[in-house]
Amino acid sequence: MDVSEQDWVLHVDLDQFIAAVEVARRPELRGRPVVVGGNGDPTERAVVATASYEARAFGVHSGMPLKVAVKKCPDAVFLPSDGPAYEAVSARVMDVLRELPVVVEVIGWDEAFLGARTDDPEALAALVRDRVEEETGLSCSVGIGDNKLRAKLATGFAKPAGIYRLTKHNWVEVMADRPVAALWGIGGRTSAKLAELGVRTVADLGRADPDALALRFGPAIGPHLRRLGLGAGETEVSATPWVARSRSRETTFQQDLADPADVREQVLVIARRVALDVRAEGRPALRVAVKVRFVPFFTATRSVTLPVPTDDVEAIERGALAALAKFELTRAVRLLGVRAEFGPPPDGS
DNA sequence: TCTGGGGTCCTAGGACCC
DNA sequence: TCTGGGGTCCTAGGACCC
Repeated sequence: MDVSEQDWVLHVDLDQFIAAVEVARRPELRGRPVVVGGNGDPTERAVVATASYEARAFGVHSGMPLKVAVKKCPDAVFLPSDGPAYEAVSARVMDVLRELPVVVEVIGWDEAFLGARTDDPEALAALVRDRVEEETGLSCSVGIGDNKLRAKLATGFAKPAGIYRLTKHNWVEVMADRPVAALWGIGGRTSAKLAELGVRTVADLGRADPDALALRFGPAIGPHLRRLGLGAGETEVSATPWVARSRSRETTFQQDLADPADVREQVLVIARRVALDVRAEGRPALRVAVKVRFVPFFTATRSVTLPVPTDDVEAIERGALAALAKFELTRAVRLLGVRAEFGPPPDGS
């Protein structure tokens, strides 16, 4: 389908995806509070990946430490996060979507944009929802928009298992009085800085002074924020597969590493895994970065440009050690990470 | 209460070169 | 002796998202 013929952007988001996959393969868990994260041991250093709606009723949410979740909901079932299982189910869902008369742009395990030409977007959205349910047993919500931003935000109003349309026609009515943090791409930090400028609502942002925003947020982000406030966004949906910019691995240790020799050893272990990921990617790495989270919770990154682009395991290990050597290891370490960066993707994809 | 893992893009300062 | 402006690369950090 030609991109210029896409009238509508739909955003599909699976409801409580990870918890739903777990319940689907353990039907006895249906209706119970389920919390997925880490190794499924709520005494470990780990956070909630997804909580079922039953667990959310106890105040448990994504990103919450498991130690906190178990206090809020001691009767919840705690399960380990099983990435490969979620990836397999996600791939099935995306295949179902690709059978429909739409362009599918995957943007995460549990969500995708669909570009479509139709006179009846609600009927298409219902078809999407019904097909996903029939083929996978999973519930999803569908946002309808005249661009990606509005479709994405619409899904939030559709959940769970609903359909909602947000376009330029109801943007002001629906969004104007909401706080700027309701927008996709504005978090707590930006919303606090905007408040200093007297910008609190979506309507405020839409009429904010572009020069003042550029001065405060920079030449690209400043003007972009104002466009967010007006509900403007990309309209092109592309099925071109994503080309990764980087590959990384990181580990939070259950016991802090106090000995620098242990730190170097663990960086090598992680670097080796990243190097294998780089080889699997089939493109050479240009830079290697090492991330260190010191006790109690201070994080810093050091990086090096490799002498030549490479996918050689030993060269990537050497790069990681060179980046690590830029740190002064005077405090105990709770997390180590290694990231390999590729060059820009070949020709605009 | 104690804070995961895997990503993306932008900003800004300094180095260096012409 | 003091001086410009522009461009690119490198590096670290900030912010956000799922």
